[in-house]
Amino acid sequence: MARNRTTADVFNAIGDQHRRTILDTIGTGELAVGEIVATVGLTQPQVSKHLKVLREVGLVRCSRTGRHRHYRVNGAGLRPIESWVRGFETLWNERYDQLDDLLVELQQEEDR
Amino acid sequence: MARNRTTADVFNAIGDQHRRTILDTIGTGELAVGEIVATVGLTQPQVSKHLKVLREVGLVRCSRTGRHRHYRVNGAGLRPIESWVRGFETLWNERYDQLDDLLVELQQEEDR
DNA sequence: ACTTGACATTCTGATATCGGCATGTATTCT
DNA sequence: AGAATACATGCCGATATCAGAATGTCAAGT
Repeated sequence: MARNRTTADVFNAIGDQHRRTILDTIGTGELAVGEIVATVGLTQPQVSKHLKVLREVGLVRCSRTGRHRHYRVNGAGLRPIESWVRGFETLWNERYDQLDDLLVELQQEEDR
Repeated sequence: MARNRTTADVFNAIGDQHRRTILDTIGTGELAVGEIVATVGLTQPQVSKHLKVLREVGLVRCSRTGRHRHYRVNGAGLRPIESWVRGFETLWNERYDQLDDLLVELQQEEDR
């Protein structure tokens, strides 16, 4: 067997830097493809194809008005990622506690 | 030009289902490679290589004891993802009415 | 109807990525 | 020292994935 399919999966969709840039560009608003192209500096087909991937995994929604298509981010699509990452939250909280301890120690070191 | 490099990037590292499984398996504890292999049902070289990727992006740390190597998750490595996703948080909070989205997500989660 | 504008899609080629297998390396045990 | 154990690495082949260029589609303006 060879490599696994990775597209059509939310986790992989945001694995691509360009797709993240596109999502960041759209942000909380709504943008036409042309506007995205102008902003991110990719070719139009490139943007269209990335948008297709994002659409298929449910990370963006599209609405047509005339010959424009406006894309908006579907925040709910990011929930699986957020909840998965959250599962490890305690791990970095513990780290922060340790960092706090360290800072306190350094402070005490200074005070002496 | 062809496709971009995607490995050596935290976002891509978790794009792979197997790597996520490995991280889930290690969880908040510490496991030797052999234990991971036994749990996830992948071959040993496969696991070792995925662990290498995870090491390179800083998502796991390794410590040697005898001929065993124990891996633990470095939660801090997930922070970039968490904070990026958080940037869209307002989007899903406002759209709790769209139950469809959630259902679609769950379906996708199941299909994998 | 013809043209223009805004995107989507298709085809192609390059290559990164993954899995499988074999081999290398270091450590412990006898 | 030799064997066994626990991993890591290297090589290879299959293919998914991306970028680029050309083309297709569909609505709007003239």
